[in-house]
Amino acid sequence: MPSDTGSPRPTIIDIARVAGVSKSLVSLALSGKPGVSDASRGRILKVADELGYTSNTWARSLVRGRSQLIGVVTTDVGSAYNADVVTGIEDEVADSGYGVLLAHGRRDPDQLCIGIERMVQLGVDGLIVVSSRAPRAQLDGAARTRPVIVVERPDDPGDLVDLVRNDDEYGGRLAVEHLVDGGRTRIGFVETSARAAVRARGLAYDRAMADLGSDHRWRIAGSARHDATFARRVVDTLLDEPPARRPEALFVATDETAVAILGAALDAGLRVPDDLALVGYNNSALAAAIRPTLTSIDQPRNLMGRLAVTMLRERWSARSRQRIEVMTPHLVARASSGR
Amino acid sequence: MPSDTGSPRPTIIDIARVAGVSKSLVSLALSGKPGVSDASRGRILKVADELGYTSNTWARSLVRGRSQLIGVVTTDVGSAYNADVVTGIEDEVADSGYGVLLAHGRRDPDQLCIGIERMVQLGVDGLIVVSSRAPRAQLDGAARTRPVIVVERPDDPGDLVDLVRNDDEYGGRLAVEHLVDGGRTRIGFVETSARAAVRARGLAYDRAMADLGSDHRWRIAGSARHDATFARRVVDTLLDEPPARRPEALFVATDETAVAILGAALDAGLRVPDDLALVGYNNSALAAAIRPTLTSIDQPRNLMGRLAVTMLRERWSARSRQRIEVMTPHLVARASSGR
DNA sequence: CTGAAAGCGCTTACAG
DNA sequence: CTGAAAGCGCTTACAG
Repeated sequence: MPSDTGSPRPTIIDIARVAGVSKSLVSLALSGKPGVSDASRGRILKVADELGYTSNTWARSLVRGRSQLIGVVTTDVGSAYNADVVTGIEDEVADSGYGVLLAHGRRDPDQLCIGIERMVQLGVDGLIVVSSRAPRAQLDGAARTRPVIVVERPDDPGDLVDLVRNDDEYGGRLAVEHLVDGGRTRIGFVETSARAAVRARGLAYDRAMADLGSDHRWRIAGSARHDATFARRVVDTLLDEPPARRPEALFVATDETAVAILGAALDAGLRVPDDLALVGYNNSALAAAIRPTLTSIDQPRNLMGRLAVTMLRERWSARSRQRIEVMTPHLVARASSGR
Repeated sequence: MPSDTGSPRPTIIDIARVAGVSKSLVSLALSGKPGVSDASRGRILKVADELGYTSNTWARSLVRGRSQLIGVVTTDVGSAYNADVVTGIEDEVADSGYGVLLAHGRRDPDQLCIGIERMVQLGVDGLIVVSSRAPRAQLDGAARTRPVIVVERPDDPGDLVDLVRNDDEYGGRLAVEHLVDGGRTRIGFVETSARAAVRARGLAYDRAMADLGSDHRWRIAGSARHDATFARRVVDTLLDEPPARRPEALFVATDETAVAILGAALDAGLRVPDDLALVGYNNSALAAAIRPTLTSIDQPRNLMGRLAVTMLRERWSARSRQRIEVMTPHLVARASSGR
């Protein structure tokens, strides 16, 4: 049990006693409501300040029935991608009287459930889930008692939660067309997971290739979280192809894996982009840090975070119909796909 | 104002009514206390389950005076470095009945203060600050009413908060000795900020060079968060040196900057490690992802997170004397410092 | 083994 | 403009 250190936290009653008024008057003065004389208000605020008073969140939330808290559950603390979304959320929330609290999903549906559960227990007024991996049942459960916005593309979103996601179909097309514009014809796709977003990027690859009249297809799949082994396998498989079929460019569904493949390609003596051009997805900080720098598809992440907060507000005020917002990504050209 | 959706959340009173017992009995049964017959307990638990009851955190915390929550304020959601510490904290907390809640410091003392303040308001039972940038006054303020552990090396820790940090002096020495072992004699130091940890690494550089009988010194300082400009300046400055004074190796106080310098060096046509060897600090995910791979000093981050929780427990049970734990880092040799 | 009562710190009608 | 009272949902002594 936590030990009580120092003097006990002052309450409204302490302020009332020192200021010589009733406790309801203190409450009114503190929350800036009318019905308090200027003299009383001034004295009360002064005493509160001197005593170092801070309102007891538990009691306030209990009686008001809401917490003024927005819960954010992220796939992964430690991914710069999520950090941008979180920052957008915080930017939009700033100075609104609401606070933002985070839970860590650890790329694991179970942990995501625990995080969502914790936020629900805590009584957050709104929940933003920055992950595609949270199970539908859990999302729906939380959404029954408060608005839930998912910033990502879940496999099965249902119709209770709102969505903010990027247009993977468009982004995938951008990647392929960019490579074609650079004169590449044999283009492959690396599918880094079975998530809906990644599948959509693969579909876009197929369609773009078809639209461009190419019948070349090359694809390889693997679960590739930080996986140097998978990257090596991609490069080995590629090198085993007869030159006429060997891809001269790869569209990789995720920057992390694109970077790993870039490393494996360099290790194998390939020149990037001359022997192998690469385009990733997400425009992570990595993309500009490595050499050659990595061409990637950028999502407006900060904006997506901000929009999630806006959608929360809409739900609080009136909206009850589901809203799904699809944002347009753009391509950031760098050395890995140059000529 | 959040709208009330669906049926209101069931309370203890609802359970009591359905199960046909008093509400105190329900409370006892739910918290697993003795004094409840097996028959009653079974019935109560069954009803609670059917009603989908979850205990109201606000009310429970209010009456018990504690929240069973551990607050974690991090410098930066999005830094893999912090993520490892956070994961260690969660690993250690798992299944203890406590929950972990995060706040985002955004590398900004003001934001860190807001985060700490939010956790205090929320009434967390213990606070772990994964940052060196939180102002002492704020830490002390929080520490007066609950234990506070800082996982990092603040400039002015005071004597109220506990500390878990790595041995920068030892780590710095490891870096320099490794470069000397590789046959380098002209070694420079890149100071990436004025933080205590970075200064200590610089001091270690000076001492190690002195101990090794070298009177060569080269150092350059700059605030270098993601700063490609600073990295270019480092390389330019280095190339301006006459060959006899030009460093053939750099110990860079942070991986992020080391990676940026590696990029700038390659851009300038330098060969790494032949023309310039590099050693970073923190062994971030980047270090193994780039080419050439980056030699770096690794801190036991998961362990540091776990230890922070242990120290929280000590404070809760008995300890009142400050504890400062200094962990030993080790060097991970990679290509950037090879021969 | 069980039930009635008090109280955690706050907000909100309601009377003066 | 101000004060006494009720109640948010829970836990914890205290009687039976």
